[in-house]
Amino acid sequence: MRNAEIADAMSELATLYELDGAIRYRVLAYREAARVIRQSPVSVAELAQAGRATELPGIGKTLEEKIVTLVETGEIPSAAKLKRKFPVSLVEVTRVPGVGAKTARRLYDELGVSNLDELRAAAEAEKIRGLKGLGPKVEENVVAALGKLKDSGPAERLLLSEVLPIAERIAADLREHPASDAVEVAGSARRRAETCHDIDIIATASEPVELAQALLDHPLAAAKGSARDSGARITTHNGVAVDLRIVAPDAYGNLLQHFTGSAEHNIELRERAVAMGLSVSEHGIADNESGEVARYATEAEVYRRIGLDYIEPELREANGEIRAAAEGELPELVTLDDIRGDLHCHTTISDGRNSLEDMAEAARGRGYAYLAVTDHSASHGFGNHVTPERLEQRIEEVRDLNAGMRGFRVVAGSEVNVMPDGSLDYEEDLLRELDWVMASVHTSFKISEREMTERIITAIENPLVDCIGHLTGRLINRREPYDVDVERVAEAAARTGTMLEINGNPNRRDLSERHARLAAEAGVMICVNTDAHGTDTLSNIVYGLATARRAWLTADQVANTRPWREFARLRKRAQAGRAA
DNA sequence: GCCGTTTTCGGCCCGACTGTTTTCAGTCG
Repeated sequence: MRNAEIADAMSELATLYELDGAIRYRVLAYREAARVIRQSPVSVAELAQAGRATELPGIGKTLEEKIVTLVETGEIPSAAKLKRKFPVSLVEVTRVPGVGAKTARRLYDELGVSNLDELRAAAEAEKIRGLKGLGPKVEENVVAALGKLKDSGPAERLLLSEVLPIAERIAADLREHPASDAVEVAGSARRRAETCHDIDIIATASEPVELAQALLDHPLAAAKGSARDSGARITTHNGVAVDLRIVAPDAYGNLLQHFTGSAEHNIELRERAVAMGLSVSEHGIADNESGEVARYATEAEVYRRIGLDYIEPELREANGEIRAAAEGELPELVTLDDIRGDLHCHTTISDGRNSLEDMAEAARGRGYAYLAVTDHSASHGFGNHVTPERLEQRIEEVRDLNAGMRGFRVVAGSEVNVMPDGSLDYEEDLLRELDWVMASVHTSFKISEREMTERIITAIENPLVDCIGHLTGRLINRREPYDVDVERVAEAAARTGTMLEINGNPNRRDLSERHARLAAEAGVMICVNTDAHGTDTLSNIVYGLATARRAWLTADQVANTRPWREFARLRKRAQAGRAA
């Protein structure tokens, strides 16, 4: 059973307990457990069956037993019991914005509302106002919320690449404004999460209302509120909400820290502060004994007051960063400046939009020392594949191009298909002529986890495969990852010296941050690439790096932070050559 | 239900907003 399924069951059980009126903290314990299980890079089912799930923070004896029962029988007895007490569809009702468990339970007990349709009917028939403490406004909000839910489904989060450029442009424009002092993007965009639902911008200003007005007047603003000295809110033409919060300079650090989140990181931070007799909020840090409130202009001071090293925004996900910061053990994260080359891109001979020369020139213009061109192999099947003859020719073209260049190298490579049996679709002799071979799965996604894992491990064990591309095939918001045992793959990659890619296409981010961290900890060398199909998308390296940093990776763990000579020696083909 | 540089029992993040209320519960981020 997958972590996501176990997490869903725990999350449902939390709401069932909440509907049943259980104490708040039990509900919170189940919610926190669901989060930890969802984020775990290793199989929690296996962990629980081995009696080791209690090693995860927030999982105790009780929850471990429930996980084991769930995995072995397919259900949790306490959940089944609650489902006999009231309909499980009430869980849906609690998801309607403005309706929580308390309200949902009362609607069921007093009006017999047990699902979303009955909720709508009750609101439209004006029956809800008959309940003590609830009025016509609640009915109005319920109808509006249900309408919205129906129109667009659950609010979809936007890709970072759809949000970050807008956030950075608005922040840059606000920085230019004479009334502004400091301006910073906060929230999930600053943490470089895979998806974001809105944009938070934090600022200090000499004339707050003027700066707020500048946001309202911004060319990207479609809908706007009013300018207050505390900030303003707009919605852009493509539907992204932008919140600007303006604060006095002496509390800028407190506000920026608070609105950068994540919520879970802030909770852990405040729990630690409570143990120190401190109370942390966006307004400052209060000393509970003296009642004094300290405000800080920088985030570093906020963290220092709680006895922590500064924590990079990408790490603020309640994944152990608080403990590491307390012990001075935070990693020094890989940066864009560390990257020396890109090992995965396409040109016009397969499905790219630019020539070999243009791609090389663009990579050089980015300050790289090398670029591997890796067009699709013979059986790609989406048209534009590269025949063995064409690849031979390409190797010559690369050789000629390199002859005329100094300080930069084009690497002759290929992105070779991994066939269902794990074999590759070029002959070995041809692969041997290349300097770099990426192997990726592009077909037959829907095979069993065991078959997919065997298929990829077979490719990993091939001495001519240097790196595996976009390991799980997921497309964020569009396609689930295919079934593959990433722990086993990482173990095989570490054993054979095969690299694993973080694909920086913002739709992919694959390896995910969880998997990248797991792989690096298993000793796998990670390669951060763009999979660019044109000169314009070589800049997607920032999204690959975002994932690398969220995976806690240092420059040392990323292969392409090295100059070419060193990188070349890390390739499996070079290591095999040396061994022989 | 979890957990321990105040604790194996008694705590458990903080504040804003909303709608319904004369003082607050519920919900949300």
